[in-house]
Amino acid sequence: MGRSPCCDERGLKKGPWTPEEDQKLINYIRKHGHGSWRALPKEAGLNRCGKSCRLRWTNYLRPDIKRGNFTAEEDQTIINLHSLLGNKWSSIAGHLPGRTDNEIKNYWNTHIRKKLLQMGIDPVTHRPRTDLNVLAALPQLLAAANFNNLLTLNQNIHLDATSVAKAHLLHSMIQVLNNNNTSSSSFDIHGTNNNIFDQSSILENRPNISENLYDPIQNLPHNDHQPLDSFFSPIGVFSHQDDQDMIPPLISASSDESKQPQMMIKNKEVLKHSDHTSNPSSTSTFTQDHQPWCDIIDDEASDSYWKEIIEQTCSEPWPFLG
DNA sequence: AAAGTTGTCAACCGCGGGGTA
DNA sequence: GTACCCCGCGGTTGACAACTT
Repeated sequence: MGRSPCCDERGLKKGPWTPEEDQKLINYIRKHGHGSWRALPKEAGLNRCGKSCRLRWTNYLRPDIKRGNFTAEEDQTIINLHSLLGNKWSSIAGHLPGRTDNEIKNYWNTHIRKKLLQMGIDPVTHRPRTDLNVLAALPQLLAAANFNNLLTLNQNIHLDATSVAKAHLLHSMIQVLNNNNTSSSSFDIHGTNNNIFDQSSILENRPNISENLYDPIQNLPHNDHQPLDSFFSPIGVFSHQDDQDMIPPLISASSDESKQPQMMIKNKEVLKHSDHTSNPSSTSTFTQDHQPWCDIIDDEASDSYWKEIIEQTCSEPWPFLG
């Protein structure tokens, strides 16, 4: 496999672009398109390598680039996609119109990564951190788990399935952590049994859950009568009887989105094309087409914690589907 | 006010995939 | 099948800004 020699050539300018260079590049691409990036700088009268030109165009000069802060929705999309795709920034960028891979990568490293760490979530694996540092930082973890921004359910916000699943999982994690403050029977902070969402582990801890003084997720009063094993079912976990203050169900009770907060399950096509507006039906719910979580996972998804969970839940029969 | 520290982000670097002769 | 070329990706760097001491 040969290497491009273009960047080895001497005398080519590096570093920040000047407005004049930008203008030359814009003018040339407007007239001729970029064509061969390698040939472009010479033809456009730029003393740069093609690589540099391509980067400048795709990351900065392209007319369809969206400027400004990331919205909460974009944040969530990035986190969701990263949990499925890992550091596939270009793939993630493909689902965020107007955002570049470089921008998303920078944003992840400077903002989201820190947020997740503060929440006690490993930004690489998307697993809860179970090391001693996290336990030491438990107060911050609990505070961070106050998902007011994420789970203000009475507002007109469409939460996607992954967000809610994560919220529940974090909720569970904190419960386990709390329990282990009083009983260290089943939680191994040294990592030999570091899957703290292991059902048996949760169930072992269950008798103490109702004694927890702190429920980290506001608006989510813990229903101690709810079977915890249902926590791991994409159906059962959200099937509270009193749903007024609960996380919205995965199954919409009505197809009319405007009537209530509703879990919007993004299917593969939606993730691929983001065609929300022109084709509302492409955003499906379980009731509409029984789209299992497994199908949400794109082929390009890496093996992530969430993927494991989703696959596990999909491997089991869903009672409501019959 | 100055020095030091931390945060941000544009740009670079090197690698690997894919196309082609 | 191999070598070469181009392109795009992900990781990293470094300049500048903002903040803290």
